[in-house]
Formats: sequence, C-alpha cells, structure tokens
Amino acid sequence: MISTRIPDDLLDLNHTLLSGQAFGWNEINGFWYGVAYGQVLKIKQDGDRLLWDASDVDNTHDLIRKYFKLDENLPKLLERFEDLDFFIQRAMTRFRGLRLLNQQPWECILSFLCSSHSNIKSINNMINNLSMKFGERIEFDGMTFHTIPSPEALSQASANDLLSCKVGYRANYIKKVAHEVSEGIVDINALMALEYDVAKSRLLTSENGHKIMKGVGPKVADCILLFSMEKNEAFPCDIWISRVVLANYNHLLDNDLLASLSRSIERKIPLSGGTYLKIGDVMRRYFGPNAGYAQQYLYALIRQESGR
DNA sequence: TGGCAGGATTACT
DNA sequence: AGTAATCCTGCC
Repeated sequence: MISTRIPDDLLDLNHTLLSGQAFGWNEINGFWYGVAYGQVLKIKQDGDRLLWDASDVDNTHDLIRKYFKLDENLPKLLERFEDLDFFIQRAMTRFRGLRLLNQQPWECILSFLCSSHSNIKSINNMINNLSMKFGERIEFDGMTFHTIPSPEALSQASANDLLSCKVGYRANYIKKVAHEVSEGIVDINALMALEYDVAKSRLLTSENGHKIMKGVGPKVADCILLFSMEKNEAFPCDIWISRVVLANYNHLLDNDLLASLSRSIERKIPLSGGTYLKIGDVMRRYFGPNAGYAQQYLYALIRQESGR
C-alpha cells in the first residue's frame, strides 16, 4: 500500500468518482476499486492522506498523477470562476476537490457510446457487462476484475453477444466504432494532438457521404474530449446542464437561443446542432478556457439538488 | 405495470 | 436550418 499526502481541497475522491465522468468504480470495504490504464486500482482517502494499491505495481505514482490530473493546479484554475455568480460558487463550495479525470480515450469513447439515451446506472451496467464478457480477467485482493474490452475484441464480437450486454441499439455503434479504431481508420493519438475545435469536427465528420464514429454526436464528442483528451474548453451539454443553463444562465443567451433551449426542454426533444453549438460558445465565453471544469461542478450540483 | 428518462441517426422540410 | 420518429433498457 502506498500513501501520500494530499490536501482535501486538491482532491475529493468520492466527488470525483461519483461525478458521472467515469464508470465501473465500486466502493468495497472503504476502498474504491476500479480499472485505470489496464490495471486494477484500489484507492481511498483518509484525512489528508491518499492510500492506494494496484494490481500491476509499475509506476503507480505516475498512474495516479495522470489519472487524477494532479499536475493541474485546481484551486488556481477555479479562481477564474469565483467572482462570476452564486450558483457556481455554491457548486465549488459543496464539491470541493472534485476533479476532471484523464481516462484512456478508448474507454471513454466506449462509455459515452453507451451513454446515449441512457443514465449513469445503466451505463455502469453496460460497461460492467461488456467488461465481463470481453475484457481481460484480473485477480486482485481475492476478487475478480475485468479490464475495459479492447477495440479488437469488440470489433469481432457477434451482435448477439453485444446485445446480451444490454446495450440495445448501441450494439451497432460499438461494433462499428471498435472496428474503425482497431483498424486505424480513426487514429486516436492523432486526434489527441489536435486543438479542441479541430478534434471535435473530426469526431463528427462524414467521409464520402457516411459518418465515421457513428453514435458520436456533439454531446458525446464533448465528453470524449473533456474526459480523455484534456480539452478543458469542452462543455458537454446534456439534459441536466440544459436545465442549469435555462435556470441560472438564461441572461447570457439571446432571445432566439433562449427560445430554442426552453422549447427543447419543455418538449423533451434534443437540442438541435446549431443550438448545442451556440450554448457551448456562450458558456465558454463566460467561464473561459476551463469551462469544462465549471460544467462538471454545475452537473454535480444540479444532480444533487434534484436528488439523483 | 406501464409510462417515462435518456442522445444520435435518419428522413424529411 | 431545424424537426419528428425511432432505437432499447431500467427504474419507479
């Protein structure tokens, strides 16, 4: 077991792991267990100490630093939001230590392919099912864990096997995207090197009439960019964030934008592409280049306030 | 127990 | 450009 000191305003493990950005974390006997970068990680916070162990002992200091993005100066970054409004202030106070994670892109792509028309509990289920069926087994602490399945494994999976993981209509997306990634039709490393705007348009692009990365729309693309490609200006806007924007930030929107946002929420229909894009731009202008952090705090607060 | 929550695609305007 | 119907599962 490795232990280091970390003040609680720099990291709050519970807030971070429960914030809907990563899936498959479980609390067992006071420790969080999950898979990060292909190995089982066991971790807990005890006062100002962080204690952890991992199934593969190599470089776990680096793994922790990278996964939790500990090189990013959180308090400094949040200073930018402090004088903006009471809502973001309340979110920052209540969820002190909430951090963005830096997941592996493939795990993030798979998770958010599953997220469409779904919810956190279901996504957890789907990821667990997929990992148990297609991932690699790891024995650790007398328990059995499974890694996130590789693109290769999923691209060769049968439709029935995928459907048995309860992913529903997303099975086609998963198989197709897994194929594109494993064959290098989509080059994840090249994507990561691009700037936010460019990387996003690549994720959403069509080539000679058909869409690559089917199942990845604007919101899923923003999640992938924010949670696994270090694009902090990404501002994923799902139904919850839409409600926050309507309730607390409507004064930032012009009349047309406000009208289409309210209409979407009232009639429970997705934001149109143009509306989604404009809301992101408005929020980026307001919160600045780390708008994605603000989004994560707002999300945590609105979910808590509506009892999720 | 049926109605509802949840996002992307497709076909249409 | 925006819009309506469809995809599937789990929860209450």
